Amino acid sequence: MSDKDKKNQYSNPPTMHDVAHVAGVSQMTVSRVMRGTGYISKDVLKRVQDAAISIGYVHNRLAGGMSKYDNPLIGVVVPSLQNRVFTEVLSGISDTLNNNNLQPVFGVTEYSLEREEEIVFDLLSWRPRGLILAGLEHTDGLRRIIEQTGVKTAEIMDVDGSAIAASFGISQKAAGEQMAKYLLNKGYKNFAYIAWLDERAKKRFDAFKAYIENHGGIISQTRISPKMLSMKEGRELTADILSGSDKPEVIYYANDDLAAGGLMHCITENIKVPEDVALAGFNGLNFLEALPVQITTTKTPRYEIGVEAANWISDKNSKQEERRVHEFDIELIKGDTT
Amino acid sequence: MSDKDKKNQYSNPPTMHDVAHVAGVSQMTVSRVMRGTGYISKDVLKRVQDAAISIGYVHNRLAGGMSKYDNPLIGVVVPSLQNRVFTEVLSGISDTLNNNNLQPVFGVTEYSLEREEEIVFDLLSWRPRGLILAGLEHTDGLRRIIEQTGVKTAEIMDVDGSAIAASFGISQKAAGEQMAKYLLNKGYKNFAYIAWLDERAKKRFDAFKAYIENHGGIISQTRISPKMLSMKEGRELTADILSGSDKPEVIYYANDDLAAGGLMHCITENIKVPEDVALAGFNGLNFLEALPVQITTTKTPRYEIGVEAANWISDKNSKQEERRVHEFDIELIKGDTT
DNA sequence: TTGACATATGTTTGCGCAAACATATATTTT
DNA sequence: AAAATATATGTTTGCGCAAACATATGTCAA
Repeated sequence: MSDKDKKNQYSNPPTMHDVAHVAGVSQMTVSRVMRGTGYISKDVLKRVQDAAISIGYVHNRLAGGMSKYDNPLIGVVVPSLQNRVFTEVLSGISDTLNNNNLQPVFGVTEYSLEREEEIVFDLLSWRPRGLILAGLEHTDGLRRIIEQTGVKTAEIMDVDGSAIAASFGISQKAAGEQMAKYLLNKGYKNFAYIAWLDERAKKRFDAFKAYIENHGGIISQTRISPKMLSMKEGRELTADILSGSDKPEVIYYANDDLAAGGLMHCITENIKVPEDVALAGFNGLNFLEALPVQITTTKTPRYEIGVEAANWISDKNSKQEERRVHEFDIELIKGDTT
Repeated sequence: MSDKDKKNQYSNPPTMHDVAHVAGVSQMTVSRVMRGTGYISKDVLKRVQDAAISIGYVHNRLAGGMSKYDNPLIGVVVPSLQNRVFTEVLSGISDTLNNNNLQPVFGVTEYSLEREEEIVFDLLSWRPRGLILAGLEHTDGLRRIIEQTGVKTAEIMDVDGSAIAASFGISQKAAGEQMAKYLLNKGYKNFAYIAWLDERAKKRFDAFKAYIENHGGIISQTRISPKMLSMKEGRELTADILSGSDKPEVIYYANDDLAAGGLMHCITENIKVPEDVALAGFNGLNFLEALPVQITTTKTPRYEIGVEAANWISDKNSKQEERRVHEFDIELIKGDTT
């Protein structure tokens, strides 16, 4: 009897029942083998595995997971896949969930809180065991859904604010103040700021600005865009700022891409850094190491944040109600550009 | 009666039945409202929606999707989230699937074909409507599973080889030859090559090398690493190559990050590009625009590849059996570095 | 005014699995 | 040798939904 004939005796697609029939055991025993739970003898284990392969059976989690709200899915919602910060966190999440036999289901919001609510609602229809969201800002509707369903939720990137349950991130406020303090200590007084403002950059800048202005400095120029900016715009906006008459002593950028763009402008135009203008970024991305000069920046543990959040979600003992705040350390990298 | 009391009358979590009871309709009508199918009067529509919100009902796709192999999940498997090439493709996929009301479920292989097989097997347990894989190289086991389950599969990035069903990508072979031809025409004869070799870079380099050597050029040095390399290593390996006595006229890099690292070395060391050494990359990533000089490279339509693959998967009329090859155009960007 | 068709809703049914429980045999302890 | 425990398997049951089909009522044309 050919393989094809053999297959046709059974349901299409084949079910555990079919596997059980071939292996000469009960459907429940097949279920145990598929999930690796309970007691199974070596002999039966092999027979079931062989039977499954021979008829091309693939485990169907939709069926069993039905109604139980504890299947191995984790909803992960991030603002963007174009921003390396999020893809690094995602890497940490993906690696960790894999180690815990959980499966991420992704959504991308493009930085819209309304979109986030829609996506989460949609993801919840898969009855995920947990949810990982970016930031602490969400719509009221989203908060309500999470409360109503009781789905275990981790918020990442940011700890300045009120979390739904557990939060994993850095204090954006502290990061902004730390950089302000460092730059003031270096003797700089006249600052410019270039950014594209997501929620976290906003918190960082507010703290930065407040500290600067409370300690005798001024922010004489800003270039703030509502839409996402990258290295290219960092270069252009730096050129713009430096072409004016009131030249700042330092430019603080909302991220390293912008700062690197600024550095490229200075290299191209033979502007001395930090003598003519100093530069500071944020994130501490790896590619900075490859640049001709080391940019001053704040290093954030992005991969680790993803790992810890995913571990918390995976841990059956961690409770939604504990509302733990996991604040990660940041490190100010004193580079050559300040 | 408080909201809480009202909720407690019903199942926990609430079901369509509960919603139906509150709205005074049948469970099937609620199902129609949730999925937006069939005929529903304005009045009933509103009553059902209100009822759902009032008792905190969230649609459960696990239940209905059971056994039907046509639920709105798409499995997406990529080698890495650290490589911008894949995150850009992913962006295209994510955006497009969203537009088609499909939900991506992700897996990351870390460039291991065995891991890919495991991940796909795992993803299939969610009975996805389709699968998007990177590359044309897969284990025999994976090919067999795909054939057995008949799951609609798109392969992306690469079209040089034998696809399972539909493939979406560029000809790596053509890209390698095109660059070889261009550089030979510029008069260069002595080449170096720096790479970390994934399947696609390998095909590209084989074609590049064959063309060079068949047309009077030589590849005098190579630096090929089995593990992933970034800008930093691009800089270091370039320094290494240029520190030797047999200096190549051009360095061809497997990607733009490596090439940009090479450029950074040249800028730092005041090496004239392209007079002392010419550089060429691959991908045409956006950040190249921000560099002090434009690097010669091959521009690939990454986002579009993601969009088209996702559209094909979403299209109910597209058939697995057609085995269409969707080859995308590449463009050689003649920069300042050659 | 009849029939054809669009619109709107309800009833029955079974999908494939895993929890809960039952049972049976082997192994160890007392 | 009896009791306790570990190991190994089977039986029954129901999860929540959507397909298939049935049944109304409204609307329009002939």
